[in-house]
Amino acid sequence: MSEECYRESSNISEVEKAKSFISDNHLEIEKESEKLALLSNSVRLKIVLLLKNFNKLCVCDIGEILEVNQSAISQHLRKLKDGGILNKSREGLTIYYFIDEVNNPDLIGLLEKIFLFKE
Amino acid sequence: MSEECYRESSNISEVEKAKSFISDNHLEIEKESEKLALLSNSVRLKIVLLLKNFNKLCVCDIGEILEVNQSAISQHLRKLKDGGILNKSREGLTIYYFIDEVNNPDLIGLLEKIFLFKE
DNA sequence: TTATTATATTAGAATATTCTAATATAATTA
DNA sequence: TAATTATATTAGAATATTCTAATATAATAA
Repeated sequence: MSEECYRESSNISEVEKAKSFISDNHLEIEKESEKLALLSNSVRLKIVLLLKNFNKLCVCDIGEILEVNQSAISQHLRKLKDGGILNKSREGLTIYYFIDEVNNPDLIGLLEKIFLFKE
Repeated sequence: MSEECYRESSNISEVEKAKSFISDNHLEIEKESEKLALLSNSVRLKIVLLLKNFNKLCVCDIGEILEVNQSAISQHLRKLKDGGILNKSREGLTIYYFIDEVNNPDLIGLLEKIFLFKE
């Protein structure tokens, strides 16, 4: 599996340091890549940005805003909730989703770092 | 395709504002979701983090550090380069990849916002 | 209870991603 | 020139993602 560089210019101690860096941080990197994967789908990213701007929205409104059907929206919301990004609350028949800011203290700042919107 | 909420609680003017927000920013959101997708693969995320910490690395060293074979590494590097995140330079047989900071002025800051590493 | 409305779940088709294995290219050295 | 080394490309298998269509659940109202 692993490769080796035979050329003399390969800086062995740097490579060793890099290996340590990766093994020390492997778990955190895996975890963050999963969060990024949640945001890398444009429908899900739009949902999160909507909830950042509009606080909370119901499934039906989100579907209407994004012109995505109910089942697809529901499945995306489930992924975001399972991934710890969103939470939900019920009011009668209506389910509102919102950003779980307690679980994601840096998410809003991150989104503001990524996007410089016309608002 | 689009859904409609018939319940009276649906805040119509808010939904209209949200639609405007999405249509105004649709292109930027799509573009950013593609960049996030590049970072959402853990091998690619590790490559970018390595290059953030070690400035530039050759294909072979990256493969050895991450224990991923040469073809797979090469394909990931290509995606990162095609996506504008990395650039490369040749020195003899060796190709060095590095973060294209000119094209990505906020990337380093973004990564520092995402990760709080043991370094 | 039955009907209605909002949301969730499921199966499976369509599509996209990632890896492996083989081969190609390109620079260097003998 | 031929051999070597580093990297790139390609095809296709394995896997993952996303959507659609159908159905299920759950709260409410008639």
